[in-house]
Amino acid sequence: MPETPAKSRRKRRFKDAVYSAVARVPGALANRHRLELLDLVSQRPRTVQDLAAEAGLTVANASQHLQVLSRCGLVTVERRGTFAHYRATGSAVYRLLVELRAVAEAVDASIADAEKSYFGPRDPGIVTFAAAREALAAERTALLDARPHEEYEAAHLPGAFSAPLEALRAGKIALPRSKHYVVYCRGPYCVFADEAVVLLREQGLHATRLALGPAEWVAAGGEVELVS
Amino acid sequence: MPETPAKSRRKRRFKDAVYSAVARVPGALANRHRLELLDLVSQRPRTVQDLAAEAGLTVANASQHLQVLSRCGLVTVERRGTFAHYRATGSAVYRLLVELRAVAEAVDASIADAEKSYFGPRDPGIVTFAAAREALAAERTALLDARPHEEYEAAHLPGAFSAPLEALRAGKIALPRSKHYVVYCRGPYCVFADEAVVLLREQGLHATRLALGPAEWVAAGGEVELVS
DNA sequence: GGCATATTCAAGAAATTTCTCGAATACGGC
DNA sequence: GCCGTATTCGAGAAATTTCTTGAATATGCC
Repeated sequence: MPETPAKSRRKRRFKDAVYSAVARVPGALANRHRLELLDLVSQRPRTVQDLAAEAGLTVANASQHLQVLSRCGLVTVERRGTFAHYRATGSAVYRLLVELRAVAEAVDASIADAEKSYFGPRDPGIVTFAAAREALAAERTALLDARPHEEYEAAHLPGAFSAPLEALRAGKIALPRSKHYVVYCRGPYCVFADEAVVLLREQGLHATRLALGPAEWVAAGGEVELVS
Repeated sequence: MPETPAKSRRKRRFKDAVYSAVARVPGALANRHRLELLDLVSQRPRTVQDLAAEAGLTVANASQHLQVLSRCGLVTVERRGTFAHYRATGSAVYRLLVELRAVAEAVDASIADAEKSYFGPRDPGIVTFAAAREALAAERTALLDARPHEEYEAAHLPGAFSAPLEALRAGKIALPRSKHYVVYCRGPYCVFADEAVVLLREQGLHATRLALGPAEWVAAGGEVELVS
């Protein structure tokens, strides 16, 4: 390949342009607060002050971080009155986050350690959608969503029933004893399903945790259901 | 959920720890030079000075960038004598890069524009491995690797024959006219396969470009073949 | 219109990242 | 042992990112 200087310069300009543009996306992800905000908006659309309170940021600071995410298309904003509702963009972003977390955990054992010491020893439960499908194929098995009802309404796995941990705790939901239950929540880093399973088992019901949530489902190419 | 202040502090510490740790990975990717180095080492193991020259960096600077990538487990280094051979780590990283590029292109049309204006209008060819498998299932169809032979030796798609563009240009490779050819190179952003296809067609052969490379293959869960 | 509220903007200080340059280290060949 | 080379290290300047603060904008409600 007798590469002329002119051709080589052109190639460098092209590479600089493309790599600079691509690098903006990890640039937006390269901050713990923005990663947390991204996780929060992936649960359901949220306002700036809501997100700021949840993530322990000032409103102005949260707004700035959300704008960074927005500029890279990682979140979208919908304005209603004086409120700005930020939400996650879609499956491509979920896939990116799933891969990102996989790489991070593979590299840095301290992440898994922190999770273990925070959550305590916990039953991994069902960890693939294939296994979940198999479990649900059995007669008399139902899928329960242990997240707060608003999150269920925003998006849930196909065929799931809403059974918020709060409502289960308050005894507001009566489940048939004759069935088996597969319970999921936000994802591998959420404890709602764990606690719901404990609760159901205390009541003598047969329950298993599914350690995946809607984000993983969408990342895997699945469609979520809206409302009920 | 009556969240006590103590529990809430604990939760915040946990989240800070995990998100900080996860953010180190996009932090390592958030730089155009490191993205380029990552692409370069994913072609084949390379030394620091080789990478520095290719990416237009000083040796010291390239070394620093490679160390950043190395600390995050995105590349590994093998020392032979005074040389340090850096190479890509594995499939998880390839998947991350594929998703990263997908998100970046979805967000920023200027990336696709830059590619279009640099490469000129080009035949997309075959863009999925499923389609490639189908094409190759036909009788008398062979898979060709248009990359330099060292890259073929480092890793190639299963069943591929080495047919470096250079060698084809020099007329050093004689291909049976009776066959059909599917030609791939480094991936969607590489022109070797394009040019090889043009060359083969000029010779009256039937050739199609496969716009994916070993990195995409590994990302999709495939195994590459080593040596020949 | 006037007021309360949600969000964004703008400027500056502090922290982090990046690049350069010269020196240090380490290995192989003589 | 000495020299040449590949790589890494370290310090400092320059650029970028981050956070805070106070003000500005915009909307809804009275």
